[in-house]
Amino acid sequence: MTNVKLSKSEENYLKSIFNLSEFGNKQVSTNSISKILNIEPASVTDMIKKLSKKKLVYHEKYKGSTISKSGIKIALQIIRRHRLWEVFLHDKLNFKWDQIHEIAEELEHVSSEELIDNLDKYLKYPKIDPHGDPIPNKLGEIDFVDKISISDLNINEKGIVSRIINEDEEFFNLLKKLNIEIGTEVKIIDKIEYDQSLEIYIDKKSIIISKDIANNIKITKI
Amino acid sequence: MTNVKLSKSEENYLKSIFNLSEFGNKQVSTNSISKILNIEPASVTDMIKKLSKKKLVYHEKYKGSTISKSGIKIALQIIRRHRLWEVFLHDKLNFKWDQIHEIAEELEHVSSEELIDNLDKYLKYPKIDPHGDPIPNKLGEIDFVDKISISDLNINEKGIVSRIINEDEEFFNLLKKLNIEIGTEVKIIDKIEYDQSLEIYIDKKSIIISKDIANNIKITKI
DNA sequence: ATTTAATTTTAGGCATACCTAAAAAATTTA
DNA sequence: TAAATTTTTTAGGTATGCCTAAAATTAAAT
Repeated sequence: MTNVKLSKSEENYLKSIFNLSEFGNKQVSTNSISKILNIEPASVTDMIKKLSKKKLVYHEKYKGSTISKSGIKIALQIIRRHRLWEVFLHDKLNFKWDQIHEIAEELEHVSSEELIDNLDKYLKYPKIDPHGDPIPNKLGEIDFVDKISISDLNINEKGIVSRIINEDEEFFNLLKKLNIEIGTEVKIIDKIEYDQSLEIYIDKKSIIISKDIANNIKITKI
Repeated sequence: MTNVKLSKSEENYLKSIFNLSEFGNKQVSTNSISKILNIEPASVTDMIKKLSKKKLVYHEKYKGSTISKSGIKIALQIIRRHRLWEVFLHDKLNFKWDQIHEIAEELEHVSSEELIDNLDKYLKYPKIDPHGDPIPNKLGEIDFVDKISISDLNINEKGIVSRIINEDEEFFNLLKKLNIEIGTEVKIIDKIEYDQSLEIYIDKKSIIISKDIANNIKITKI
């Protein structure tokens, strides 16, 4: 077991690389990591070297980085911590949907396995976080749910809102006004070809949402 | 307002200096800080200079350091965070009394005022932590309670256990065996002069505790 | 197939927060 | 009070994690 404690920075890199890698299947460019973390490419190269030495990523010069098995394992634990804290902040401390990410970003680096396991139990082993993202269990396993965009539904089909892509406060407020949140049931009434906006039935009312809004709302078909 | 975010290190120094200063009234030596934080004296001098520049402590060369008003204010907030997390860990996540300190030591550096205020509310504004230490409120105010050692009671007087000084696991297990915890009512039956041990009445039984044990248990007289 | 542009890496620097060794000052002891 | 001891500071060094500028490589455009 390579059980040396990682620094906050190393953890953030690993999480970002994992997120960019589509579950470890894609090579990740130095530039893309740089953009996500807001750190200069030269610094990213430095850190990649460090993570390579620890066998958490493999790196081909000038080509890109691939996250290793053990890297994925650690990334999933960080994501688990992040999402469990988000559930806590939202469900117990009554934080709004758009405030939790930033605080969880800090809490996720407090590394006590027992803390996270007890928190998990306390929250009754939640499967998804308040954004609708799945929470890995202690072993790093994730319950995959078919998530499609709301625009993928056909007329008269129904779905449950399960994920909001855009996490900006502005978008959050818009959804609030439209009475859309995780768990809301929606039904497609009409698809307007002209601008690909959708007429949907929500909360006993029918409303029209633009293509852009629709793309930012993932659902589970029912 | 000097509201620049402090580093984890700076926070730890400030907290230690405050704890050594007896509420800001005593000058603190470089050596004592060094011992508490397990950091070499030379490094302590470095950090003291940094904190001096920020006017969080005043420093007289070769004499010692005094914590400033704003330093005290910050230290109290860190202590507030620490103790609120301890309550959470103990009461909600079912951690044992002797496990919470270490984890709270990490959590206390997550600096979101809103997080702490919401946590405070969620825990119903507790006044003491699981060790019996008082929790400063949002303004840094502390409810002082008369705390005396159990050995200060006279025969037939009663008190409520309100603070355990020794935080070692060994001592914790001993108290558990004796059925002593924060909130336990004790009554002095006899004071044995020979070795200054005490015969006390606890949980409907009378037991004898040594002078050393007694000194590690603070109570509030009733 | 070159030239141009974008990406990535190397090289050298900087701040933080530690360290050791040695000098300076204060304190204790004889 | 002078010598010995302890405490504190200074000086110089190290690892981490970032930076900028310039060189190396790869990709895109003409």
